Amino acid sequence: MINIKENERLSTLNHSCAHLLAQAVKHLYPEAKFWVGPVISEGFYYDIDLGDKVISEEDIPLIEKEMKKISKDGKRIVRHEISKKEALEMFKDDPYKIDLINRMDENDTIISCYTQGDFTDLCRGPHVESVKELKYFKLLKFSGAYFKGDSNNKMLQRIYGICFETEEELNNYLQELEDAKMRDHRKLGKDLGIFVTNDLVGKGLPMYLPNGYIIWETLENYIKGKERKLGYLHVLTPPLGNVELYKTSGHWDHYKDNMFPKMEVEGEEFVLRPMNCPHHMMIYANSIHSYKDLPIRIGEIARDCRFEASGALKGIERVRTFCQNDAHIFVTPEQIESEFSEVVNLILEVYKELHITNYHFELSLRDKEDKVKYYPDDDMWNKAEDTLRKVLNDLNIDYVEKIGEAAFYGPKLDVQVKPAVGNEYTLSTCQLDFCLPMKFNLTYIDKDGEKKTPVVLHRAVFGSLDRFIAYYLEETKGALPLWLSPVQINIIPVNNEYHLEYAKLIKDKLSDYRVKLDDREEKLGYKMRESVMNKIPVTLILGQKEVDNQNVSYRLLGSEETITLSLDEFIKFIEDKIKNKD
RNA sequence: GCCGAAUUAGUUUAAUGGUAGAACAAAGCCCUCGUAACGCUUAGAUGUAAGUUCGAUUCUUACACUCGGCACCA
Repeated sequence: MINIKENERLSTLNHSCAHLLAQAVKHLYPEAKFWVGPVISEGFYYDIDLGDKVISEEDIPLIEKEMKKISKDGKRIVRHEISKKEALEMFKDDPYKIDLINRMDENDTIISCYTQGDFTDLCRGPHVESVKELKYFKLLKFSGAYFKGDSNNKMLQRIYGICFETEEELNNYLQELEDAKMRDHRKLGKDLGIFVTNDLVGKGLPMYLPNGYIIWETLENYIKGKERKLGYLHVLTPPLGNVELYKTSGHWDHYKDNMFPKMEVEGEEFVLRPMNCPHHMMIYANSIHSYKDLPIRIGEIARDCRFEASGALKGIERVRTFCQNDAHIFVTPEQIESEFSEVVNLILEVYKELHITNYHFELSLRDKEDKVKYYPDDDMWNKAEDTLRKVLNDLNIDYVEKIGEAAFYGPKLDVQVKPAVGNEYTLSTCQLDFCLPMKFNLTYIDKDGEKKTPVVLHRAVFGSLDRFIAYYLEETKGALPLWLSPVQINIIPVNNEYHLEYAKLIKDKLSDYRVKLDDREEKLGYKMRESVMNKIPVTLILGQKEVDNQNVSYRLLGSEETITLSLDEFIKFIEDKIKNKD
């Protein structure tokens, strides 16, 4: 998918197109007031105050038509530079522009404006020479958007669009959007029988169907196997806990709005847990630890419940109950670096093994000015942030630093991915935490016999299994690799009367795999089609030729070719594919 | 939660202020077959609750859920 922001020419084009949109809106709705109209990776948008008017479906073609008209008219786009004082005078009727001008740096004595025909907008530029160049654009979507992105503010009208240099590029882009819908995990999840939701069960509460659960279980076993080799100890803890537990951890104060409300039973108060840290802290606290025992790695595929805003729910990507591939690693301060490094290496290894390439790292740091959102201890923060940075640099990993995105208790490394439809989200995460062990008075006995407080690494490689399945379905377009596929091998006898017996024999010999024998009285072509539509990776066709030669013929998903092998060769081929997670 | 839009059989969808049409899937018959749909038959639907109306699936309102964004976030 193209990134408009990264292309200078397209970036200028889209920025100018945002002005064109604003001009058209102004023509149609003279009372319109404009906030900002930036370029984004998928084009541009403009935030507009239309008073009581709300943009509706029918308005979009009218605005597009007006844009085309202005473009055809072909006015030049002219830059002027004016003083701040002049700017304040020029936009005196527009409170949004006044707001922008006043927020500009005191040293910015010169402010630039761009005029095209009857429309002038405050803007740094650059822009294209003439509106004539803005020919191949499309308005894509519209919605409400809070002024300055703050939900306490008024809601403005936002219109999104995109502009290209040629019609072909525009059409290609629109086609890509259509294609993306086809690999949306919500569509694939339905088509392939992975998960469902049900109104009576409740929204945001997905249920995994047999096919989905095979994927789930396979991923669970895979990651737990990896963790075991690295010394993780797996536990099982309850999905709810006493409110006091969360008051002690601080989550009650900081996270209450994202939790389901507490329930009172026999004078005790409980909550569904939104995360597993406190439970794992209590497991650590269960026994005395020597510095020699650290790091202690407590892992769990753990169910959490979060009261997500209804508008945030999305398939199995964002839900109200999910299972984290969670672990808490208790270390001495000296072990932070090596252990963090080991977690990053585990993430890299898993991504490599699963052939995931489409992701980037973000290092989330605190905003030093924000003393409320972040635990106040400058020394701790500086040390923690430097350590994470050092590990990433040592491992030669590209990452983006995000100020003000850290957790309350410490900085974190996130792996960000982009779904087929919608905004990017976090898949894997590793967070450094100096606070929680203190709150629970966790200790270990150090060399000198003194009790010391351990540091905790919170980490999740798959993030949540739910979210990971959503991501992997979209990455593979539903054509899951053999090791994960709910049905691995589909056996189709050419003719039941003559070949079914042989097919059954082969099925028995492949009993280590998830094999389906399609013995329905249907034509071969019909069964073949279904095998492809169900995205079964390997289809075996067994007819007279195979019976006579005592071998098998198979076709791979996405291939037109049929290959014949002896059964032993075929099993070896399958084994290799599974081993390579291919 | 906020701003919009949508909700028709298991699924994808058509149409309408006056008996809701189709395709795939299902069931039955037929076909006995070499790599993406043989044919025929049957059964199956207007999210929920009010309102307007002689009559509502269609118009109005509320609720539920879904979708596109915003805000929030694994």
